Amino acid sequence: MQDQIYYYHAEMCKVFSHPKRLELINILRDGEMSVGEMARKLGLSMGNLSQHLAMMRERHILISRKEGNIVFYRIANPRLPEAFDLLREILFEQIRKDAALIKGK
Amino acid sequence: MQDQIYYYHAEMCKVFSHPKRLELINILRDGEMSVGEMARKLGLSMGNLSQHLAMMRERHILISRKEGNIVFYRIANPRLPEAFDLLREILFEQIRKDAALIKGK
DNA sequence: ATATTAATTTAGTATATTCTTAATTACTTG
DNA sequence: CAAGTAATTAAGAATATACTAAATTAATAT
Repeated sequence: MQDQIYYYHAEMCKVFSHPKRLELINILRDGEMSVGEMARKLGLSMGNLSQHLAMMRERHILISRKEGNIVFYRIANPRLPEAFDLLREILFEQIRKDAALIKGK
Repeated sequence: MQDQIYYYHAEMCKVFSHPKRLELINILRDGEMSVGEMARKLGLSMGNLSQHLAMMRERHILISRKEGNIVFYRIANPRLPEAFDLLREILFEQIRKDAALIKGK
């Protein structure tokens, strides 16, 4: 049971474990966007992007909405960008520490 | 350059994308622990655990300290458990939402 | 020195992710 | 309904992760 939670927790975190998916979250921070526009901004093919979107949708990280021919995606949970930022801060702190070490500080 | 940051951000997040590594972070929350004790608690072989520890050490998520024959590991950044908790909260919110949907709420 | 214990590393295999290309679906418009 | 556009899906190949078992390193104790 506790194992189940770790499993789903890990599944969700896989969303963050690819550079383009992180960039995607960052791009959707201010609101929804169509698949076509995301593909242009990220420099990905429609097919490849669609696969990333599908795995993020399956994990309920993104929500899609169809308007005519066009599909818009948005971030499901407004706290997700918080998590993105916190993780990035931890990364920066670590980089700063390493830099200080190299300078012999 | 911006791409580099997304790359390292993703590399760091890979630490969170395995159930046993999440459990490991949780176990180290209250302080350091020897490899042997972690292996027992997690139900992993020494070899396998050592591989997980190595990848977490390389990403500067964990720090090791050797005392005689025994190696102790601890979390490098005290804010890491914060990130762990925030991600888990987001997961729980999502599960609650899904449950409500199923109940026809 | 030899044996023992704790941990890491290596090599090989199995499994999972990712990407590319092509086919398919859904919708719109002439 | 035929053609075009937006997006998804599928199949296959390439790459990356993870696990197992065995070899190796480092320290301790006999």
